[in-house]
Amino acid sequence: MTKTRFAPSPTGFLHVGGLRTALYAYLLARKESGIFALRIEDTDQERFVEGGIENIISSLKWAGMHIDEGVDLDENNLIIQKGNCGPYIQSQRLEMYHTYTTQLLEQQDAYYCFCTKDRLEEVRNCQQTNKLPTGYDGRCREIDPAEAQKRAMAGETHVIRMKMPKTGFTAVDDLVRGHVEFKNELIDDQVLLKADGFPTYHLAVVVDDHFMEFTHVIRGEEWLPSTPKHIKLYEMFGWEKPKFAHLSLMVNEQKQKLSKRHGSVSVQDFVEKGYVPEALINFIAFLGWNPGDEREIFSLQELEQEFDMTKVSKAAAVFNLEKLNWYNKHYIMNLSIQELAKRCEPFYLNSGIDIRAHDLTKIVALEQGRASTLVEIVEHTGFVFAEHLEYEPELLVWKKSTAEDAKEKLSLILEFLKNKPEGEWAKEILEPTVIEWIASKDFGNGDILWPTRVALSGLKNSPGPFELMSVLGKEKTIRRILTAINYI
RNA sequence: GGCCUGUUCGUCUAGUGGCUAGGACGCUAGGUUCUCAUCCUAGUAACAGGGGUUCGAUUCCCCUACGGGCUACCA
Repeated sequence: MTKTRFAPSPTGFLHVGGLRTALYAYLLARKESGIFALRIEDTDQERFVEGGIENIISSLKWAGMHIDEGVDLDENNLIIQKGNCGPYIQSQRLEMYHTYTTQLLEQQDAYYCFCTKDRLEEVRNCQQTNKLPTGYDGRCREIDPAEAQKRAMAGETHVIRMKMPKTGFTAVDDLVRGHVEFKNELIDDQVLLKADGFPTYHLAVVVDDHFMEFTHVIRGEEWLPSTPKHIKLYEMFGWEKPKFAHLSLMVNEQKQKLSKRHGSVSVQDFVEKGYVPEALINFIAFLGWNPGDEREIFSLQELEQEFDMTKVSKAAAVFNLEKLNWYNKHYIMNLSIQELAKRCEPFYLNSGIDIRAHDLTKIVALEQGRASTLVEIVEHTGFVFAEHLEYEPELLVWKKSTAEDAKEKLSLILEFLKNKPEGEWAKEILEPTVIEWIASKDFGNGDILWPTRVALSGLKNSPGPFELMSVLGKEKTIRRILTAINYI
């Protein structure tokens, strides 16, 4: 059975690149009715960020991904672990890593290394100045194993390195990149166990992926060069290796790796800017994958049905905000107004607007189809809540019309609206009635509608006057038109 | 420097040994319209370059150029 995992380090908030890696792993599992798991790789003690694990999980949940196994959050947002292959947090699996480095040591597939960081740096500098390939020079590789063990037991600071063969090739058969070969002699004797007793990524992934029974390892392209080391480890242990898929990176407009220096990168950033998960998921899924036909709109459920790892493209994709905005507007447009109101509510509260006395569904409907983000909806509907609007007098005058004319037209519509019963105060009734009235007076629509709309919104661009009347109600509509007249 | 890797409109991409190289976003123009947005119509624009192989290459091979990744007791 297919079993995939997302295995981030909790060194910060979940990055959109990480979200895509997680998404592809998730989709592959779902497509094949398999299991998707979350493992936390916290072997670097120095880079641990408080709250990182919680953020990763809540971001995945926001996106709609369900974690079948591994690390998750309970209803109180506390970290829990579920499944039979745990623990799923690497810092809780140290014994296991020690057991398997010992095995490697016994097999002579690994060795103690007592070189200091200073010496290592010296070696590297020397290699660089001589334009030689960099890497460990193998000095401790030749120490007698019994002797080395004695020194280690005596407390001498050491790491454990894997013993890479000096000849031959190691091939990676990658689901997206195909067959890639590496010359063994150029592969470093990777440190497996650090001086602090923690494993490096390379040892920990292999041990964990094996014992957690993953069938596929889906990760970023940056891991491709170290994959031969992992493959060699599988061979040394005699374990069956999983299938690999290395995803290309996501880059910015300058074709550089997405980074905090150039705008939003964390999922959290996009949540806060008012992007809906449907849009972010659809957009990100299509950065490097498409169904092979001309469909562009896919829900998570549809992606689960159609996703195909072999169709993932090899080239890096530019993260293009314009297209994301288009997706976001599209998905906002297709939400029910009840759902849209629900999603906008926290943004209203966050901006300090008191929504208690208002029907949010009618208000957000004004901007549905206009705004690209939930934040824009809130920003663009602020005028509805205002007690008093300020007007720019010239804005109230339509095109080549005059101030006198605008004043006159506003007075006329004011009188007309005053006579409309409150029970008929709805767009569906107001619109045909007013349009008919305008025609009977031989005015142009704009003569009346432009100043009226500006009087109701105070804005150059806004939803139409009838929608505004309907949302504001008769009393507020009358009051605003009256105020506007006095501004001219 | 070494190793690995990528390259179709500005962007995301489809595509195949023979097509007017398709779609989407963006942009431009027109229509609808009181504004904005929507919607409709049209337009814009690409096979990185050079060699081969071939009757024929965007497609297969080689080289070059330009990107990107890795080269830690970080992941």
